[in-house]
Amino acid sequence: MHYLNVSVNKKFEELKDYEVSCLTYKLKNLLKSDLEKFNQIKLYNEIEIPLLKTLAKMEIEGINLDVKFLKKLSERTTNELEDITKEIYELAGEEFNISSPKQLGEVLFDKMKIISNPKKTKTGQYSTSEEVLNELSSKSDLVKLVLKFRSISKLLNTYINSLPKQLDKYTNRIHTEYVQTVASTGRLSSINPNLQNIPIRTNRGREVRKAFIARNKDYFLMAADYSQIELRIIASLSNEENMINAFKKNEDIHASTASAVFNVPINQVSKEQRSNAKVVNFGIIYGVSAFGLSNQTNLNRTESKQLIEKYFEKYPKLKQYINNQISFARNNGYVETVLGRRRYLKDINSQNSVVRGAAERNAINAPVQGSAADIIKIAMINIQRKLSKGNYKSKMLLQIHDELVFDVFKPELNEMIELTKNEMEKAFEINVPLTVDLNYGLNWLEAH
DNA sequence: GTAATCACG
DNA sequence: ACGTACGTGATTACA
Repeated sequence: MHYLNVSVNKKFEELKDYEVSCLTYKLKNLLKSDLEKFNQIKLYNEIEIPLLKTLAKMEIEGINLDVKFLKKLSERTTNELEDITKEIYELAGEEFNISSPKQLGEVLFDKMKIISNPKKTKTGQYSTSEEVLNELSSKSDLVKLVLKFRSISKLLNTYINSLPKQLDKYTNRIHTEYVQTVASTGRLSSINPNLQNIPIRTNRGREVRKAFIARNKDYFLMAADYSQIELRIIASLSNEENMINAFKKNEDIHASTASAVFNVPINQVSKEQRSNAKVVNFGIIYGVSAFGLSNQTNLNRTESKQLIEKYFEKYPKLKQYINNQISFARNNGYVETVLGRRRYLKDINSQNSVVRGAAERNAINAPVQGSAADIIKIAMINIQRKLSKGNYKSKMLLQIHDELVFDVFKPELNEMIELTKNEMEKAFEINVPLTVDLNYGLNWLEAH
């Protein structure tokens, strides 16, 4: 939030001044992109401009960070990283820069020759990506250690040591900046710092989430996220009744899909079947291919192909919708979301099948991802209006694509739960119910 | 400045 | 026969 420092001084009561400079700054940014859009005036006036003020308030509000906790975590983690570094040097028989993919590749594949035919990147370097290393880790302790080194140094450099440095010197809180103009689907992005990629998938990463805490002892941190919003949207857009009914019955959607494609009762779906069905459901949103599917599962390409065929047999309208989207894009040069947000696809009629294929996947994905973005934007605008009007002490702080995070003043808790859930679920009506999971606690991890 | 890698939805 | 999952941002190394 650099404009905060440039524009005014320290007093937080001068919120109005902050707001003005914030709006001006962002408006410029937005107008520029408006020129590139066409026939998007309604969207601009009814969504993006009102959202501007909502985002400004969130940015100015910021979020509290537990610096003491991060400091302790940093000490522990740094020690661990040093130990691992020594072990790696010992196994490698030399010291080198483990953070250099080039040097690491030379150690693993030239010196130690742990595999005969190493994968290369497009520039001809050895690939040492997580995916490659994971396959080699079973036969090499060195590779195992490198993977551990990578994950720890990522957490340390990007989050644990970096976030405390980005506390605002006047508010002592973390103020991200939301950008409305970079994501081609209509999503927001978050920068300086990015608070939309705070770790959650690993136990070690989850520690970082604990550092995001409520304003003070009178507050909880509350998180509300849409359940399966993208899948619900594509079910609705395609009018695929088999999927719509599963959502209406509030079934576990991946189990329901598995039950359909593997022909077993839903309560007898195996873990593996559910997991494979989940991958296809995700794949559908991205624009499936047998290759992509086999990459993500233990299935080979033939099995993947059969699974996709079976899937479309059970969800025929989905198949039809995908074909319709592609032909709409071919005829019109763009696709659009539920609010008419367009994504132009200049490569949709390309002679090059690789380039065209990518555009076709965009034609499927953009309306889905973009409609989800539209819907949460409506919810945010409406929630902010209610919070302002009602003079709530509770504040909306963060948006993470399908999730909103709040500082909730404890006496307002019940009211806030109701208000948030309600505004999110009724933000925009589609052919399936939208449901929101909501939790609260002392920190962001507890709020999940 | 670009490439590689990896954090998230 | 060929090459492929969608959307982002930050950090590090290296030319």
